[in-house]
Amino acid sequence: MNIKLDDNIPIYLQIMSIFRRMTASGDLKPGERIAPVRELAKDFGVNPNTMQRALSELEKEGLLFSERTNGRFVTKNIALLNELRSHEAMDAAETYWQQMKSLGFSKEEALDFFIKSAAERGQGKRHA
Amino acid sequence: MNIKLDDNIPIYLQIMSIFRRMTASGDLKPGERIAPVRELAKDFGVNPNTMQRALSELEKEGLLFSERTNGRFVTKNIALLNELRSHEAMDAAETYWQQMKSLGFSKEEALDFFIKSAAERGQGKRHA
Amino acid sequence: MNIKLDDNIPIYLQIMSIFRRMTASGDLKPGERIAPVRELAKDFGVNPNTMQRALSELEKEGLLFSERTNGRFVTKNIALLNELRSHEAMDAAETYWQQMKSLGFSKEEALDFFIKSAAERGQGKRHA
Amino acid sequence: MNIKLDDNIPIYLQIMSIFRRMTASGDLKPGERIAPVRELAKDFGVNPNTMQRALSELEKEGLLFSERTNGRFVTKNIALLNELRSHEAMDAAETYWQQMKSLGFSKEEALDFFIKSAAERGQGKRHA
DNA sequence: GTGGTCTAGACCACT
DNA sequence: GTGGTCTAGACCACG
Repeated sequence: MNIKLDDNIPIYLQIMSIFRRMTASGDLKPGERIAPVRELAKDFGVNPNTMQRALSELEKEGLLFSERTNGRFVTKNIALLNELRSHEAMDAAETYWQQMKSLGFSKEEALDFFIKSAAERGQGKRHA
Repeated sequence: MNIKLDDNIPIYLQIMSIFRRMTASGDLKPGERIAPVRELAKDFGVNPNTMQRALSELEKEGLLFSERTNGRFVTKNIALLNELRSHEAMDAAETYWQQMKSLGFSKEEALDFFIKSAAERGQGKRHA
Repeated sequence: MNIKLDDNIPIYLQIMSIFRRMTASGDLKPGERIAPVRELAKDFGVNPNTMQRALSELEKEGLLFSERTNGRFVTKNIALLNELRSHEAMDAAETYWQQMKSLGFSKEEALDFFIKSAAERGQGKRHA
Repeated sequence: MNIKLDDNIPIYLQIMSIFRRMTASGDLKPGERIAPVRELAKDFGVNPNTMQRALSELEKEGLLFSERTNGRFVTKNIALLNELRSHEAMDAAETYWQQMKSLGFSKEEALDFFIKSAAERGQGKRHA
């Protein structure tokens, strides 16, 4: 696993994001068993407690469930999985819209910026 | 000024947002002199230190400049103003697009989510 | 035997519950011989150690007794059976009453909540 | 504050219970500021991390909210407060009813046990 | 001084 | 060896 932990936002939140993405993209399949906490902690280069926190928060969200002495698994509830995905998407969309509004842009302008951004990213990279 | 300071996000960032929006919308015009820190602090009901920080970060961005004994002003550089606005917008758009991609959505789906979100917010509130 | 083992509460406790209920309801009669540990373990789909633990705890309670080379039996002491049942029931009732008091509810309100709860459960499910 | 931390159940859950009870009973009033984490930790004789966990979970429930550099407060949302109280009560009632069912008792018998228990507790103490 | 996050290292119950 | 909890002590951003 190649993992880069970034900047200012709490590690456990970043880890949660990564796992959400991995289920959304199918890298983690419903019902699949994930590696033990301690091992994941090593892989990510974080303290086991931090990993534990990330995973147990994901458990509260319903994305994972654990069998105490047996391991931790991705939920089999596909409906929930999709719901979570949509929820995340709505949140992102709303955040974007709020930001654009607070910059004084209209809905149409916000659309333009998005389209432009998606187009650029589709081809090359913007930043190093 | 009616201001509501919300919860968990740093006050100085919220204030910066407000100023950005005010220049974007024209409430603050290029070259206009803004009130002294202490007064603004009182208006916003925040600690002068907090207001000071917000303003000096906006100076770093170039949105404001100060003449030492004379006060603080909105930049006269309209090109810069627009550039800042666009830059923020592009960042927001890109962040949004990244999030959607990492959730496994296509550009079209991302557009749909945005449109839906903007429509809802136009009418009522989503969260309590 | 159709058995669903639920999530977060220790398996051996769940098994103990099941046996208690079976004696209370008459599915297991006083003096009746129960199946050997290994067989029960297979029936329940659990590790023999776990079954062993459940049964030996029930022995400590007096619900079961074993004759070393002969097998394991439900106690013939009906008085004891009833006493155990009542004891458990009183404990549960007391716990419930303590909780309601600590939430600031009266005896009557506690009754109402119980009645409502029992009624609901008679029909459908509350949780997913 | 006289606090007894009991047996086998996680400390942070016990602390959460105590706070829920204190709001339900009115010992903590809506909007009231509570002591800082470190101080509460000392009062309860637990590690600050443990107290932090308890409080932040209560925050997720909505019972508390925090202003990052200012302190932590009981929610002002009285409706929510009542809802939480009812929710707790329903949970307790349901648990009680489940236990009684698993012991093979009828609804009426469960009622009797409860009434008896509440009556006893109304006068003296059962245990030392 | 406030809440929040993190590491390090330990112990526990359960299988 | 699994998940879960806890302590001890540290550092950070914010006001």
